[in-house]
Amino acid sequence: MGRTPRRRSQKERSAETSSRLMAATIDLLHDRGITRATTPDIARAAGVSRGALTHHFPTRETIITASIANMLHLVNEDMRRFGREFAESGGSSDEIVDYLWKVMSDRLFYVTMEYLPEARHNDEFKAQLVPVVREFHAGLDAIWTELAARTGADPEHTRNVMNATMCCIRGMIAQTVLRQDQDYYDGLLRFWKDQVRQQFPGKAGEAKGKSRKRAAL
Amino acid sequence: MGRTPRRRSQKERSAETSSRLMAATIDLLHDRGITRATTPDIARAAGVSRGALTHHFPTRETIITASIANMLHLVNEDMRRFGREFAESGGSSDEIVDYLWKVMSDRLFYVTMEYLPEARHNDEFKAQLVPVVREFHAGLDAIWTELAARTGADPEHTRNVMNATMCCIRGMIAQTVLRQDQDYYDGLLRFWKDQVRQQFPGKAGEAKGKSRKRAAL
DNA sequence: ACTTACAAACAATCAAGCCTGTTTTTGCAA
DNA sequence: TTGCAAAAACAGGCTTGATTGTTTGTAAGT
Repeated sequence: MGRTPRRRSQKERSAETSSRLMAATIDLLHDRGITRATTPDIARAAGVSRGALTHHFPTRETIITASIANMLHLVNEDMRRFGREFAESGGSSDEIVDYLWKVMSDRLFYVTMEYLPEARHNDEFKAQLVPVVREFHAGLDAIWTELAARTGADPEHTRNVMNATMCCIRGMIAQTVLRQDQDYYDGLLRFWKDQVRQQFPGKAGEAKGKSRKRAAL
Repeated sequence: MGRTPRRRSQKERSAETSSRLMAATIDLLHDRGITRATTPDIARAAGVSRGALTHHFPTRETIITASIANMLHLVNEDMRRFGREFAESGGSSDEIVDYLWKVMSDRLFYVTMEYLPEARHNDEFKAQLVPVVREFHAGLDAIWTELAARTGADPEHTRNVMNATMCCIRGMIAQTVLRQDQDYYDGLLRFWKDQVRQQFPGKAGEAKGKSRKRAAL
């Protein structure tokens, strides 16, 4: 009621509308797809005028690449947080796989699938994203390197396991589009965790809850 | 010169132009992406008028789904051929993985990545494709089931290996969009084949050329 | 005063679907 | 076999609608 938000600085106003626009862009990318995410739609979803959008992002491509980069930065932050906690708590390989599945299937890779085709055919678009994607992979690498160091596993072998894991997760999520079958994905992820676990001896390799148990449910 | 192709039957004419249009559609989907594959472009690439296109395919969505279904049918045929040859020759798991990588990375999954976003947001579009995709997976299943029967491996375990393999390949190809690094993919595929080989004892599991050798090249 | 943030109307482009002709093939009857 | 009408294959123009980038105008902050 008595709310009178007088005098926000321009920097604040700008940052907030930009954030809202980028969030709305990701929402639309995920919910309606990149081809249906028009600039009027984005502005409407963000609750601002299209004029405001064009002020902050001169072209459609600009707001899309900025939104994706922003999303990846946020994911990177969360991943580094997980990396620290994982290193401190000395978690198992299962936890890594579960975490990555959660991160990737919670919009990240669905949004990625929306823009990958554009990246494949638009070099400038792609060039905007390659650096942040690299940053993402650096964060990944840190987590698995920690696991390798702790378990004494071969670093190169660990990297292969990491990359195969990421590829499996990508492929699974891609498959969800045309095949909806939760049991299938649960089972496959469980299988994969079993495989990964065998690569890391000792504590990091032994699962606490034993993922097989879930099969009995 | 003296070529006078008089009186092709209507069925022939229709079949040929349809084929050319569908082939051109897949070409454009792969080369320029689904958003850039406009009906004028498709007609031009096929060497027919736009009127001919609309005659055979009333809407853009129609020609795209038909083209994809057609592509999948062709792939299915080749896969069944491979399956027969594989069963007769008693090949190794390496051969399966190599074959699947070849099939998927030779346009199939790149084209798939083009239309997956549309399938995710357009139920009718998706409904047109689910049956042929199922057919594709049935062909896959036949190959691996044969391998399992021959090696005496557990069928369910084999199915997990198959699905993980397909997911891994999908994920790798998706990654190629933003990361071009042939050595990386060669190495990862080699790693994967090593892993799969260990799941199948005996002849089917032992590679002839030993994929490690390629690492020395 | 001057710059930045925002609003909204405007113009140009372009693709999809439709519709109207034209040519080729086919089925049928004289 | 030939003549002819109907149907299918093909060609191309037209209309509508939507979207993008631009531009002009206004309010808020520096």
